[in-house]
Amino acid sequence: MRPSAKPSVAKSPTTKRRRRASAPKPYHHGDLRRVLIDAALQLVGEGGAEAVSVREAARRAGVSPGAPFRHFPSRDALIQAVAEEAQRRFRAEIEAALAAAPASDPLGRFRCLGLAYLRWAMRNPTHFEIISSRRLFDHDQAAAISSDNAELIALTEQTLAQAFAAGQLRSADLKQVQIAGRALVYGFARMNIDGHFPRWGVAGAEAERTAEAVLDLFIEGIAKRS
Amino acid sequence: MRPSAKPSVAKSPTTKRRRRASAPKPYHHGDLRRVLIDAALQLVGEGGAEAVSVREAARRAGVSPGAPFRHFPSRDALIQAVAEEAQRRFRAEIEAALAAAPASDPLGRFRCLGLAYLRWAMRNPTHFEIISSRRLFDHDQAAAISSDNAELIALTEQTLAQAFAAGQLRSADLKQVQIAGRALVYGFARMNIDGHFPRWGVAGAEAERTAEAVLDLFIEGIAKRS
DNA sequence: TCGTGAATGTAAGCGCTGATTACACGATTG
DNA sequence: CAATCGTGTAATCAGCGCTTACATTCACGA
Repeated sequence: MRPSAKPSVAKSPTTKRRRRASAPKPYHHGDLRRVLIDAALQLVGEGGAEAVSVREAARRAGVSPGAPFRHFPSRDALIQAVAEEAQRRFRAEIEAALAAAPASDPLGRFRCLGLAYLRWAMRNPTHFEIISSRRLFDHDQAAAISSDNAELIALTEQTLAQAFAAGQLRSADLKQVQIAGRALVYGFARMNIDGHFPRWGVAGAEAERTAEAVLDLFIEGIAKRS
Repeated sequence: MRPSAKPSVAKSPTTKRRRRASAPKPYHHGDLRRVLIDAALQLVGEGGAEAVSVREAARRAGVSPGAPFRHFPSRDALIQAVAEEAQRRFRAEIEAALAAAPASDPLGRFRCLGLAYLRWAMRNPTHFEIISSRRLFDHDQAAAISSDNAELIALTEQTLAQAFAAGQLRSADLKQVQIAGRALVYGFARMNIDGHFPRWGVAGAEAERTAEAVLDLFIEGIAKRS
């Protein structure tokens, strides 16, 4: 079969030079994997994880529908790769914010951590969603995501422990405080994603101000009173 | 077309009586809409909203793939009907719990409200998910869900206002407290759904105990200190 | 320099899905 | 009894994930 020899434009001699000089489509893409992840990241940003289809990613990469399966065994694997990329960025942002916070005030560092979390989640809602809800792919197979996440939790616990050591906390049950704090920021971020704040535009300034106020309310609640 | 006249089994006279006496499948289902919603509710319970397909619901109802579209114009409409049913049950549970709480202790009522919320969400995770994340269908068209939700929020605000009037609250910014409280319970419920508590089985006793502890931590944080 | 095999693309097709359309059947009603 | 409306079926469409067979190109060793 294959009656129309469309792709092999240059069937003449000097094939290689011709291809380099004029052909718009080299047979091999170069870095299709990377391009597919970028396309899928864009799709996630546009319509959430459910809007990601292998075919659409292939389409945007200018490649046939079956090509992605050379790089990802399944759609889930593509989603997972996207999630790993998003998680990498999320963690980098959190750590950058924490690095800029003074070590002298552990509770203030905790606040910085929460703020960075909230801000990233609200500015990248679909990316946050993809690294959050585990129904979208198999988190057990995504070791990078799990370890990144565990590291962030450990960071939180350390910060809380330092705050307690400095006498800044009311409760001694750090585990409880940590879970409550996570639930608060996670809940706020997801309420934003899930459309529970219809008045605010996504990542609007008002939403971020409210996020900050809610975080402060919580921190005052766990802090030792002056 | 239609060369094979398979379906018209009883082309003989006395068709009606024959059907009533022996036919296992009356042509008309009776209450297909209700059966479809139940089937879809079951599908949601088994694999989440994404696991719901119109065909599968039709299959379980013992009906052809196109039949559901007589009752629901689209898959989203079916999902929406399921969500309305779930929301109805959710609200009923919350209100029952609140009705059983004494009016003399508004902050205690607030706690009951939060507990009922958390318990229902953790015992019906997929149903909670379907009424929570607005990406699954168009909430603007589901007036029943929006109004139910608004009523629950109003109930929360009333309870908080009563608690403040009784001098039980530290902060006067009730709006902030209400949003923070919602974020906390919502976040906890969603973390459970989204698999952030891998050790606990869904709706395990430990999870519910932790939920209660976290709620109490929050309430202590907003309460006036003794 | 030239084969040759591995890597990576295409083409075709399977079964599934949501959705639409034309038609068949049954019950209600005048 | 006949008309009609509500509700089922059958057939069909396009899009999806995924697989298989084949085409093309690259990289490496004789």
